[in-house]
Amino acid sequence: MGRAPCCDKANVKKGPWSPDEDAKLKSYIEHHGTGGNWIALPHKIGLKRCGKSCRLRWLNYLRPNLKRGGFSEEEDDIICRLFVSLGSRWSVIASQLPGRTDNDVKNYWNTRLKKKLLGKHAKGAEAKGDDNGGITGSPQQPAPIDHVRHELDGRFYIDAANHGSSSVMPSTVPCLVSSWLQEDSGGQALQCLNDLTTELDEILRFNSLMYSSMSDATASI
DNA sequence: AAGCCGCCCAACCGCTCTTCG
DNA sequence: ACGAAGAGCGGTTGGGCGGCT
Repeated sequence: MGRAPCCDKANVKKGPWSPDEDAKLKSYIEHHGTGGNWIALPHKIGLKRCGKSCRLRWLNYLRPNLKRGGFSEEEDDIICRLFVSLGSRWSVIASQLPGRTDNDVKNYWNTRLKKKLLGKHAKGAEAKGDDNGGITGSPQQPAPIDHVRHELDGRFYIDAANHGSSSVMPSTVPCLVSSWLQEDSGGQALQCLNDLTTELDEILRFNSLMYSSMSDATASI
């Protein structure tokens, strides 16, 4: 049984916020604060919105001192560097950019920065005669690695379930791989693992190239 | 002029983490 | 120690808009 929903979905309005709703929310929070309880907030104001929706609207749009408009080169650089070291920890990355929200940063990364960097990497790879360009496979040839990963995921999942755990500790992975290899009669598992190793190498190589691309870009500013 | 397509971004969804009784 | 409720977060979706054919 899943947890109870945070609000009565049947009686909650969804979709874009009206100027009237914005005004009510903004005015209330400016005068009374959030009260530390977003769930109760919409009822106090008389808004037919989910508390989570109010929180998001305030944080991403109504909050004072928010920066609108394009990101600067300096912000690009900060996002890239933090993404390389932290991964998709958007809230942490956004905290280093005054006036920007995690949603802003996430959207900006997904829609522009990622393409910008991948384009730079693809160009670099092309210049070096690397026709692969991406992380794995090619458009014409779907990566066979998918079914391999599925196989591995399935086995890890089953093992986790058997041990009553929701995840597999890294230390158990070698044991699982070892037992799988023992069951492997046709050499398929071995081939799959070789493929996975190759893919991991490619990912590491890609990360390294991406970081050097960003360093070049930073140096040229 | 109209239809199509891709991009952008606001908002939602579902999950994990934290707090509190 | 445990479970419920709220807060926070990251991934994903869908509608609006502009450019292209």
